[in-house]
Amino acid sequence: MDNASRSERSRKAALQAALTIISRDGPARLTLDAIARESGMSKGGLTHQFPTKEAVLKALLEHQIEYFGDFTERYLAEAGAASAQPQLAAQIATLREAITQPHSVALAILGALTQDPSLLSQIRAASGKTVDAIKAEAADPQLALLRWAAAQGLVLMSLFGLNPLADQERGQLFDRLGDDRQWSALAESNPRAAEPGRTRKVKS
Amino acid sequence: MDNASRSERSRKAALQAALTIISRDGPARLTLDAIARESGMSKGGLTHQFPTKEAVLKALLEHQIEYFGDFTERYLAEAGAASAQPQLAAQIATLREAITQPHSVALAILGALTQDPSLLSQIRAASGKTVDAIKAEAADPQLALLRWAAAQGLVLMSLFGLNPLADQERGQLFDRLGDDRQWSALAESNPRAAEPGRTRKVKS
DNA sequence: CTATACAAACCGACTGGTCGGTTTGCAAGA
DNA sequence: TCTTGCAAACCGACCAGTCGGTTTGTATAG
Repeated sequence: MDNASRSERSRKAALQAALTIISRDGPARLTLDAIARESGMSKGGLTHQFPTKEAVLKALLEHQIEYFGDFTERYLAEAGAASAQPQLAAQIATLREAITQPHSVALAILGALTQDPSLLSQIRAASGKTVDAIKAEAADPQLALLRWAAAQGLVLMSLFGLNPLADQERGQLFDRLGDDRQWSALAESNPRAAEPGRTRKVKS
Repeated sequence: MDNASRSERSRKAALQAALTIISRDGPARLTLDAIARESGMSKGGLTHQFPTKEAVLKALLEHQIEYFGDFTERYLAEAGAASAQPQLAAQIATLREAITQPHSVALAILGALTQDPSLLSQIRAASGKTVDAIKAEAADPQLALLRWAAAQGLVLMSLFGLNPLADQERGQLFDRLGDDRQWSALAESNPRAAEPGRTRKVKS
């Protein structure tokens, strides 16, 4: 087999094995030996592809970020024009997708978090950009951010096993979150709620 | 000193040390040795009070649940009558409090999660009850749940280091989340959005 | 086409160190 | 004296990362 193909096959196998282990045994059991065992490769071969465990987690995160980034772009291209706030709609749709996936994202996040919290700076940077995009297109930026935060809350609660909501109920909540008409009344009747001087109750 | 007092003092010291370690070094560095070192007691003394590490985490979780449970009750007693939806207002206020605390709750959650995800069933049960309470008092249960989910999202993102929002901006969002008047227009203009047959877009 | 030389992928044993938990000893309260 | 709280040494399991050596692919010269 081709050398490049061998490498890529091994790397893919290692990352898939890592996701399997995290979802099946929890992030605490994600060890280099476990990845080697699960993927069928040797530990030496594994460390040849990923010199440290941190490198494995980094690759895992990048893979997930790329996957959902593509999903967002595809949504914007296909259904973007249908909404007055395409960025917000795309983010809500992407978050909804993340919940149906076999919990891969936040499981990777969780694994990364326990190993090295600094890895999360990638995620923070990415979500910072989406926040800017959402605010830029919104007539009522606060309301848009709150809809986004609600979607994040539903996803994070589910992924961390904290969610007491049934799948159907969560689906209905996502439906409503993504439906611009449901919120237009608020944005129109309270447009200046987003401006300063109105909601300045922050202490000190 | 009295024996019982000595025990309690040691247990408190151990839990406080655990919180210090989690917030300063991350949950991965929460070890029995580290707790013993941080609290000034010996490892033997520590394991005398908490036979296993899981027992430490369990006590940590219970301590936090109790703390925020008290906070919620106090809020209901003091400011409950001021809102049309006191349970929701209390939950939002409590979540806001959790964010200002030195990240204790979810840090404990995080520690527990990496060690033993089954411990989280306590949290899930507790939040199930609050969800029921919020739905029961709301004219528009979906909207109430979404406001609650948004607060959860803001808190979880902050605690896991994913939040790109500044403190001030988050504070304004919480202000608006907790202000019933900001949402009444929506609840009144779209009351039947909470009923079935309107938002049934859930696949299969 | 074959031989040679080098590079990349891979293997598995080993090392230094950490962690959860146990055992032993001792001092103070009951 | 007998129990309780605590200290310190200790144990076995586990883990990330290393290392010497092997196998497989690749390029070049004859």
